[in-house]
Amino acid sequence: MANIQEVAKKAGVSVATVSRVLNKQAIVSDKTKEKVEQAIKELNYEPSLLGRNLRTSESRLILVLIPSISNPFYAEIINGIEDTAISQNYNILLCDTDSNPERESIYFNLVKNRMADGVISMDPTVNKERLFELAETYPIVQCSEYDEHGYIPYVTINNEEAAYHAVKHLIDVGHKRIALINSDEKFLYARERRQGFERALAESNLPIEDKWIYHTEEVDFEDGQKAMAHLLELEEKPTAVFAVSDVLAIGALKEIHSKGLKVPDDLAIVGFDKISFSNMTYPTLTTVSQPMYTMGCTAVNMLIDRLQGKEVNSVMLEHELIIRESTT
Amino acid sequence: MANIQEVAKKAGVSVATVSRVLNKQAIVSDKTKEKVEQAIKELNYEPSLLGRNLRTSESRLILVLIPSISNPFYAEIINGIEDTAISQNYNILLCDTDSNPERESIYFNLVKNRMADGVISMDPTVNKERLFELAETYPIVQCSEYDEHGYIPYVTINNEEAAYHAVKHLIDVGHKRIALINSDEKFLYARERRQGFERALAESNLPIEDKWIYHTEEVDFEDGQKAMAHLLELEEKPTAVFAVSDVLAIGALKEIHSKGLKVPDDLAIVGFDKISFSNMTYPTLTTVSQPMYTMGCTAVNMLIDRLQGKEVNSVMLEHELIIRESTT
DNA sequence: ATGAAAGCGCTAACAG
DNA sequence: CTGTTAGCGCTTTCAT
Repeated sequence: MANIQEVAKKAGVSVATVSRVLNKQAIVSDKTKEKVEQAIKELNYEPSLLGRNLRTSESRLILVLIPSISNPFYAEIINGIEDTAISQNYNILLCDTDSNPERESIYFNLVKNRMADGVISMDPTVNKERLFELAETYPIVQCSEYDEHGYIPYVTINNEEAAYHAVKHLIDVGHKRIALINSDEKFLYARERRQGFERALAESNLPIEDKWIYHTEEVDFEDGQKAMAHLLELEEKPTAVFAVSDVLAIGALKEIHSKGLKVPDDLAIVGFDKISFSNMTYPTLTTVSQPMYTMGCTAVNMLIDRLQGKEVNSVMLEHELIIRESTT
Repeated sequence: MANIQEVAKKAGVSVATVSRVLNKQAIVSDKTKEKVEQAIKELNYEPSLLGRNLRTSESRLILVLIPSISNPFYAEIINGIEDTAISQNYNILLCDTDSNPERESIYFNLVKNRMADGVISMDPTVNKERLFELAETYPIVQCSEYDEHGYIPYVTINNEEAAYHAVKHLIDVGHKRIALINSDEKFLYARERRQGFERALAESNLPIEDKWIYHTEEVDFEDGQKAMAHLLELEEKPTAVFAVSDVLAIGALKEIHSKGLKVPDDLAIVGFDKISFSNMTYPTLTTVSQPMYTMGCTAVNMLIDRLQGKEVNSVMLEHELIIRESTT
């Protein structure tokens, strides 16, 4: 556990010189550089980032906020975040809030306490007020979920359009009675996807029936099951379902099967997110793919730009409808 | 962004006193405490952990190593880790190595550079040599996967026994031709589960046939599909399959379906891990449940004990066979 | 090209 | 009970 002083002493130079070869920017003569490197090797020296970070007053840590690590939707985004962060010498502090304000508060404090330089929030359940407050002082980027009226830059997709495409596809293959399994409309993405759903219906002169719109409490498999169970009890049943997340769609699929019905013959279904499991269901799930990896990369790049004081603009990425067995 | 000095000045006390009220251990008179708290509030002061950590030479960060964040098996363990870490004022640096030695190397350096106080490794693909080397200097705990000959403490389950139970169950419901979809036997858990598999077979005087043992390259859905495709091409087909992970089992299930076969009538299948998906497949998957949350908690507690210089002993937790539709 | 010295923000002896 | 002071390990002027 040698420190920079011991290295300097052993190499017969000053600590400043050691620091210089460590950071390879300032000019050091080849001879001294060699001496220093020799000393570093002999002492097995590893510079302490604690010291460096205090001095430069940065932590080089990015706080990444997600509502639940169990939700596979976030996995691929995080891959993108991690790759990009590492390439820029940052690391990530992955925090799942479990939609728990207390936890969120702990994580926000990490930023205030300078243990993180900025935050990427992917948590739709985040306390908006507190996030905005934090954003006044610290760089924040929102990823996937965002706030339409806020000034926090974000990277997302066009949810309205994506939902429109999904529902349009159901209409195109002949469905007229289409249900929506939505999550709580306190989430912007839920409101936007509903709008897309309604636009597609309206465009084809199909009625928008309240009874075919179900709002779940959470976004777990069980919520999808419950939603579908409800829809299947209706007098006039839908022939197709658009669920705003694959997890919900998969729960719905499960429920359909356990009622002895067949997909897509009795009921077609389309999900959202293209999580890897959506290709393992029987039948495979038609879904909307988001460029998750790219979203993660973009979010990090935006945040680092902000960290460097640059202006950044919000970004909207392309989505893609993946047609699989559950609708055809 | 006030610092401790400004607070001290405003409160008319020394920085030491401010530090004392911050850490609420030393005795400070109520009057001065109030003054300090007032100053803190007025200045909106938040203590910098960078300064504190440098001084106490700890980062209060725990490095958590997983091979892939997309593998749902780790999600619940991480929940346990996070809850326990937070309750002890630690935070976690979640790092997925992607089984990439270069990344691993970056993460190991985080420890050497004092950005993390210790590591919990759940990565079976980790470079053992380098892990052992690191363990000579820094506290490390292994979770789930471990090394039988190493001196690194671990928390895990009895894999041999768990596999034995799973296979015994298949035998009990009448199967005689049982295949094993195993991952690479460079992993200890894979070797142990194979032993359990063989013990169950031997005990019932069933032959252990090489042709019914398949080793996958990775542990993704696709590997399970490939494995099953292979087994279904055999002249003499098995009537049951034990897969050493739910992800593999779900891939196998998919393949069975797409060949037009039925589970469990044509082929029974049991997985391992009890990931949440395993209850959403059709039919639902019989599997072995590990106490994942508890494993995470235990790992953190062990690590913190080590961080405090205490001796810790490895722990083996209980597993449970969850019988569902895929075998009955 | 290199060194001396200041200081990032905090904690912890030590003194009083 | 409180203040003074010395660092933790590093980077970065400012001289030389």
